[in-house]
Amino acid sequence: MRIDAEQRREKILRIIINNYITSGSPVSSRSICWKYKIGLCPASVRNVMADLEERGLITHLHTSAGRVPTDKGYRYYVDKLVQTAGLTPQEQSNISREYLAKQLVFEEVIRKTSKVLSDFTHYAGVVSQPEIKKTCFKRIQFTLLSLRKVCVTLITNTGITRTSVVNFDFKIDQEKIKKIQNFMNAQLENVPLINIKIKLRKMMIQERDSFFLILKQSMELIDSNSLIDEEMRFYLEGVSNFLNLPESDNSDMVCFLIKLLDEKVTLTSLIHEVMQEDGANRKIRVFIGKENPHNFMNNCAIVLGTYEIDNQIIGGLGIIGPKRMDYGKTIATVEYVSEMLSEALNQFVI
Amino acid sequence: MRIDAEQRREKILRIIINNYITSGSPVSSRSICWKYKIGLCPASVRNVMADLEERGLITHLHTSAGRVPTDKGYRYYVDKLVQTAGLTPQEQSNISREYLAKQLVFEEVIRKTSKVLSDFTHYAGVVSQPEIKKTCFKRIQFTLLSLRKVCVTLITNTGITRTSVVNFDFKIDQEKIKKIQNFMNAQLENVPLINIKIKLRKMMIQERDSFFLILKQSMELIDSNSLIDEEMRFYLEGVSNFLNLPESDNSDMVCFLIKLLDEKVTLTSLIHEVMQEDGANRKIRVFIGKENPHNFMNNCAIVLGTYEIDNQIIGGLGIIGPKRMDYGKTIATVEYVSEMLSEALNQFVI
DNA sequence: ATTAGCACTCTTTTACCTAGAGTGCTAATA
DNA sequence: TATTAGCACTCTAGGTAAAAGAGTGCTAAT
Repeated sequence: MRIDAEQRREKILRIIINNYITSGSPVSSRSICWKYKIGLCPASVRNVMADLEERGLITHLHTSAGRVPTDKGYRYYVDKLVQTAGLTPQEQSNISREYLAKQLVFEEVIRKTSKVLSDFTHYAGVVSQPEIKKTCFKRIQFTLLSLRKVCVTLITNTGITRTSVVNFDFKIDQEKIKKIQNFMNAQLENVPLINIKIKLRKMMIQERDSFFLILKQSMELIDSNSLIDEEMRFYLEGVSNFLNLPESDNSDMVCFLIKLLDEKVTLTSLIHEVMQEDGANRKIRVFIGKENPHNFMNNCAIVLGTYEIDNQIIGGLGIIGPKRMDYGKTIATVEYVSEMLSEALNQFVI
Repeated sequence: MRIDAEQRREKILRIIINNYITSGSPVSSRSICWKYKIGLCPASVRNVMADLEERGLITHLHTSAGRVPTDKGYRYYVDKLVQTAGLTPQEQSNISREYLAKQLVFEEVIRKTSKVLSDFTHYAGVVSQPEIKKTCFKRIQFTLLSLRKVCVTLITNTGITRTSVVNFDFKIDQEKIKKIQNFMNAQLENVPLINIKIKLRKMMIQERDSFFLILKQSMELIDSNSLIDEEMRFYLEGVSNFLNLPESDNSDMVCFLIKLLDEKVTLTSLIHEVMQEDGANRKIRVFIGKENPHNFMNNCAIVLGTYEIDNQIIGGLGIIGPKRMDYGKTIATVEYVSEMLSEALNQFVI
């Protein structure tokens, strides 16, 4: 009997949430009895509903309104009830087709992924820039352009590159350039960029006599905000998907997303956390409403995963949508896209 | 007497528009007489208003509403009535301060400019990527990374660079790389990128025997979508400025801007047109409501200018705001920022 | 040429009513 | 004991009506 009651609760909770997810309007006891052939009358369903409400899984907006899932209800649903069917072969091939063409530029693959996520889920797709700090120094290339101008290209083991034209404070020549370039390449190959600062300091002290100045400025360059220390940015696409929804929370969502675009901090830190937690086993994480550690986006759900190059997690990706979303499909999509992206990026590994 | 009537019309039109710009609500004849000491009673003002309405400069929403400027009215205002006071020294220094620090990366300067525009006007700031096609080939640098992997860096006369890790279809060695690099640099220096395709074709035919294959792929590389043919993109910031406005057309604006973010085509082509028209004399252009050649943004005004490197116009910048904006200040700001940006970018010129 | 006065129009606000939806509770039922 | 039928209750949504307010347009007076 206990088990029966438990099963019945789960059954009805699933029906309520499934129903709400597709219809968007509160679910009444009667509609459940009409649409689904459960051997119960509305009054019995109401009893179960009252039960579920006491447990905090569903709620009322007012007395005469149907039931709506709470954040806790969604959580329960995502953890235990949702049927993670995975993607159909058709869907999989639709997605992987986007990654078949040979990509020439690293950033394009990342950017495209946000579009793919948004197109295939119809929510807003988001992909963080890869964290360059987690990669290793591979090669630096100085190209003399004029007396004081040098083009510097930094190449990492993952194929991420940074190029910049730099004005040096003093005159330089081809020979000097060559020397310092060879020296740095010899000394720094495979050093994680996160340690490069310390390593460069040491080099500077050791080589004080030979080419102190140029080393100093090279260090500043590599170490500067622009070449390594990039603030985490992300691509966000598909916000317009929300404009068409006839929902009420629509405008809230849009406001939130716009703020996100202007101040990228909040989402960035969330992605960071997912990346850190997500140790060996890459898993998709779902944040529903107020669940997330930061105090924003109470009206939406976020599905986040990570992507990796060379078995190293270097970025996050996912979607932002309404709480009432097709969790099963969405989670499967984010998971699959994260695999595709990781695979696509590995072609750049040196 | 004719002149007097004309002057009076202009005076009242200016008052109406100024008033509407600051208040956001329709302007009544009585409020004009109360707030401004014109020697006229409401009834007389109404006569003038009827006159202005007949000329299509202002309009009614309904019988008992005050007057509101039409697009034509705004146009008249911008062309003849607005007081282009320019920026105060204080404002100028506030803006130029943002450009004082030495910038290391080209793209950062561009991106920052959209932020500057949005911060100083409180509207949405937009800056197009520089058109790389309008620049000239300066140098290409191949760096051998492994048997088939090469890092290619393209450097233009403006300091814009493109870097990519490329997988070649065949084995290559340092010597080959060096050869082709020297060859290309010798042949292509100062060739406008827009002509590079043709030039490369010719080279390929001439050098068919020596290094046909590598030339072919290099050509594909340079000529490919990723390295040169970038679709015009733009940075858009400050959309959240519109969320705070208590206006009615607010939501329209936001919808429009979001669509803009997702499908960048429309604005891009508008910017292009401005860049083309804007021959020798760089001028700020204002598009009010339906004025712009494309059929969008009937509810906002766009103020667009251009920026240049080496006396060549290579990009556009401006703001998108409500039609009721402070045109004088905004135009002056866009003008000043466009100068600052052009100046800042010139430090990258080789 | 300007102004005062007034009728007219249209919007906005408020109040009120009704129909409908859905629940919670209680008593009856299997 | 678990389920159901029935009913009272609550709250929303939608519609109507009336009143208030804002502004104009017109006309007659200055």
